[in-house]
Amino acid sequence: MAAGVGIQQEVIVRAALTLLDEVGLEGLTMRRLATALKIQAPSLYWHFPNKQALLDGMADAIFGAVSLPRNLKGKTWDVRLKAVFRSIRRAFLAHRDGARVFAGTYVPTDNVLRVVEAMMALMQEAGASPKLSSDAAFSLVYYVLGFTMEEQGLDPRTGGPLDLANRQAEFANLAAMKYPSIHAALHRMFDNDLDDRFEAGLDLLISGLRARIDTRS
Amino acid sequence: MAAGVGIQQEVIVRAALTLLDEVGLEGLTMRRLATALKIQAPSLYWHFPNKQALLDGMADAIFGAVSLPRNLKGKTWDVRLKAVFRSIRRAFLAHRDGARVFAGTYVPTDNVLRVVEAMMALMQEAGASPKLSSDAAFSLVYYVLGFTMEEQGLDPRTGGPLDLANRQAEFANLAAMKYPSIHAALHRMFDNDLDDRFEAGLDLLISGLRARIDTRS
DNA sequence: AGATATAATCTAACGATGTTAGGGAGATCA
DNA sequence: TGATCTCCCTAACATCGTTAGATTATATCT
Repeated sequence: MAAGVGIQQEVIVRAALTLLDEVGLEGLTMRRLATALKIQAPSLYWHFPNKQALLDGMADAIFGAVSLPRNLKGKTWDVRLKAVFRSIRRAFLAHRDGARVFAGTYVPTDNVLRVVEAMMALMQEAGASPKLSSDAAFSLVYYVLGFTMEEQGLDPRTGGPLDLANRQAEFANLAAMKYPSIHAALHRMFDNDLDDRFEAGLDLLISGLRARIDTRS
Repeated sequence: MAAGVGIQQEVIVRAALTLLDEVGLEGLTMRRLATALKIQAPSLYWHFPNKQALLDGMADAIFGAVSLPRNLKGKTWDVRLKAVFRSIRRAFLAHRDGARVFAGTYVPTDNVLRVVEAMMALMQEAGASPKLSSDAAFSLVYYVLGFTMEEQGLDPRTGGPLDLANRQAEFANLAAMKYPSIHAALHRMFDNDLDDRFEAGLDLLISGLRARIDTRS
């Protein structure tokens, strides 16, 4: 009985993710989703108690795409840990507003637990205490969530890279005077190589973890 | 003229923040805010072009409460930097859903720039390159945002600490079998001493920054 | 003082949203 | 056959952000 209902829900969630890619999170309405399914909106409430439950299902599906690397057995813990978070970012980026959908719904499903278990195991095997591994896991998750949310949130408000260039230029003059330290780093702050920036922040966090492990905390 | 209109907007923003504390972000509606101001809802649109602009103003006001410590001149850069982020967290926590309000509106106002300049200056004076200071600033901001958002988001969905205790108990059995590494850290993951947890994550991030500075990156 | 412009509010309504109430067609099982 | 369950329907409600356009108060100018 539990397996029977899940199959239908999966179809709806899949359609919702497809619709999400087309219209974004703001455009994802129950009526539109129903139309995509050739159905009337209230019928969705037979399958889900409310929209949040549907979003929870979508978040779980998004996170289900996180793949845990199995071909890195010989590598050190830090490169394996980085691979996990790269995979999380990729899963978020796989759908429009994916990070925001996931962030809006903190329900620890099996998919989430599976990934969290993997990262915690890596850290503890590397010598981190359970407490340290917990703190590091939260920090890392906040990082990848915040990073990808901002990464995906650039287009909607601004009008693309053009507007960003404008804002950067008009900003540079101002910053040069009042905000010298920002001005010095402006180039990096507007760097469009998001892969590189993500990697850099990830390295930073893991450097911290490594330092804490080494000090036998 | 620019100063004249700001005064009225400030009254509205202040009322909006008061209302926010009472009803939360979901309850913050234009009609309710108007009622609190003994006004009709459409009148608000003379002062703000739309609700988002009002939220932007609220976010700016929230961040305006961030105080930069001046009495730490003799201290090392890391304790001064930590003080900045503690102050940011406190500013978010000062209003219900404060972090979520701020996260939903990325407009770099003077208040934001002032604080970002302060943290970047501290890092660069400590020896961080502009690029490193940029990456670290993003990581740290994502951290404090993610942390406080989750901190403030605990009550609404769950029914308080009781429900949390239930979920923890029902979770422990499951975790013991399938998720041993999570199980080992369960106590810390559900630790209610959020001040301590925030401090630990902050230490972790700054340890990473310190390590990167020392390696002359 | 009287006319005029500007600032600030009002009433009325529109379109859209999530959601509920209540009913009905079709399959399944007794 | 009759009953039950699954899944969808129509109709509607309350609420939301927002717009159009009229109306009042306040200050300014002649």
